[in-house]
Amino acid sequence: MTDSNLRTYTRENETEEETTSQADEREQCPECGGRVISDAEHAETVCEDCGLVVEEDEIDRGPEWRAFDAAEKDEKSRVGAPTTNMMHDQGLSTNIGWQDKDAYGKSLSSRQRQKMQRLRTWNERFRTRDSKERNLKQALGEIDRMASALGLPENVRETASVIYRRALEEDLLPGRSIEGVATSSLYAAARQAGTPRSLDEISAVSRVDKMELTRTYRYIIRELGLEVQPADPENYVPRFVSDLDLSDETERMARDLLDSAREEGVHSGKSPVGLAAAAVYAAALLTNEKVTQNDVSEVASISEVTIRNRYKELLEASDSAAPA
DNA sequence: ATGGTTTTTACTGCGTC
DNA sequence: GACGCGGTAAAAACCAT
Repeated sequence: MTDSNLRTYTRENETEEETTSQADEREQCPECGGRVISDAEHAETVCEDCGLVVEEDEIDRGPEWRAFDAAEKDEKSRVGAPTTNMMHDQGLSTNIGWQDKDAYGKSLSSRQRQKMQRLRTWNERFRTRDSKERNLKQALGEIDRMASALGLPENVRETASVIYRRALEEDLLPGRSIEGVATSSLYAAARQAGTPRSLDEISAVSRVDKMELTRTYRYIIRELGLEVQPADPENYVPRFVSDLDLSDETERMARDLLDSAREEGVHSGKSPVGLAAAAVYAAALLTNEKVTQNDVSEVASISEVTIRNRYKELLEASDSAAPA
């Protein structure tokens, strides 16, 4: 059991950092007051004396798989910060702390402090050394800003970062703005993650206009060979529903509408956003909740006319599919 | 560039509160 | 009278060719 060492190591670290009250509860067996030990292999914490299982089904924070030799152990253990594509160096470069403390937490002498200050300066210069790195750094900041403005989750930012990184690798940047490519990456990532934002929404928070965005987006998709299937209208539904404070019932209804519409072949060629907006409106009508076409058109940034046209088709389709 | 399709803009009439 | 809604025609935008 070579990896049991690792487990106890991480465990000890954790308990040290935990607040005292929690640690105390774990240390003693509630039955006999004896010492408890954690048995990581069975994901249990048991009392050494009476054998009572204090806690079970714990999360194993140890290495992912069994390791058969030292090299594998290095590879598979979960020690170290996770790498992330959201930082331009994937979080792998050296960071020099800002608190002038040594490894034991003692303050540094003023000579040492000056030295560390110089090191910090240089380290920072090296980290963002060449143009590509600086480029990336700016783009990722931009992606992050837009993603939070649009309320997109972290995994989308990750994907966007990966896409941008690839675009950079393939020398797709020259002749295109960093902004444009960053925005396109985010747009593509959002769609791939099934949480699409419309071009309108994206360009609202981006510094590039819609035309440039669509141009670069197409280019990126083509050059990178990214598979982005047409957005599914259903993906827009939850957001519209919550923006309009409608019920779950309505949301379910809207999905049903879209499903039967798909079977009738109404979808093809129509804008997914329009379809989604219409479905939400129609569903609200059917569940007797009050929303105006105008309300829906605003949150969906689609014209009322389109909603009207679509929702008629939607209702027709659902009638012929499942006559109620 | 062009033609076909979809979306938008703008306007009008109808019914209701 | 304001508002929500439905319809229409013409303009604009979009897409594949």
